[in-house]
Amino acid sequence: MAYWLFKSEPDTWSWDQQVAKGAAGEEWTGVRNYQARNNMRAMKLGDRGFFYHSNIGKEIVGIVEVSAECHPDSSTDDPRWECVDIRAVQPLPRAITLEEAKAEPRLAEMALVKNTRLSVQPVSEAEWAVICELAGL
DNA sequence: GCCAACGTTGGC
DNA sequence: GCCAACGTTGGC
Repeated sequence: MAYWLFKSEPDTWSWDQQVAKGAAGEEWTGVRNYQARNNMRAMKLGDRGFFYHSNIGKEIVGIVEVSAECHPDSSTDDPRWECVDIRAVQPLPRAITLEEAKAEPRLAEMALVKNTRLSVQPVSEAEWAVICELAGL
């Protein structure tokens, strides 16, 4: 299983809205960046991801899982853009802020820290474990 | 609200 | 195919 990180501005789509969708999950629409799209293409059903609030909060707030593999993005007619569906699994007992991630040497190579603008990122197994540990899971 | 980083577009 | 101009993202 692979691990990922999904960024969203809570003004646009928040963790609470994601949770409200329940087990049905929701399309992760609106990605217009090839790197991010390619990451979604690589996702498999059941892969896990962190849900990150950008701009407001700037923290990892929960865990999601891929509930449908990559398919055309229904928010556009442009065939270049595809997306997966994700559903909320559980909130983190303690949110991990960007500040904390930056201060943690074991996360120095994380895309969240090094490539701030990428909206859908891969997370290594080691990074996943460190964040779970910090979050109290 | 500013601006740095970075991706995309389009002229040549 | 290069690169300048431009637009967008996201931290601060």
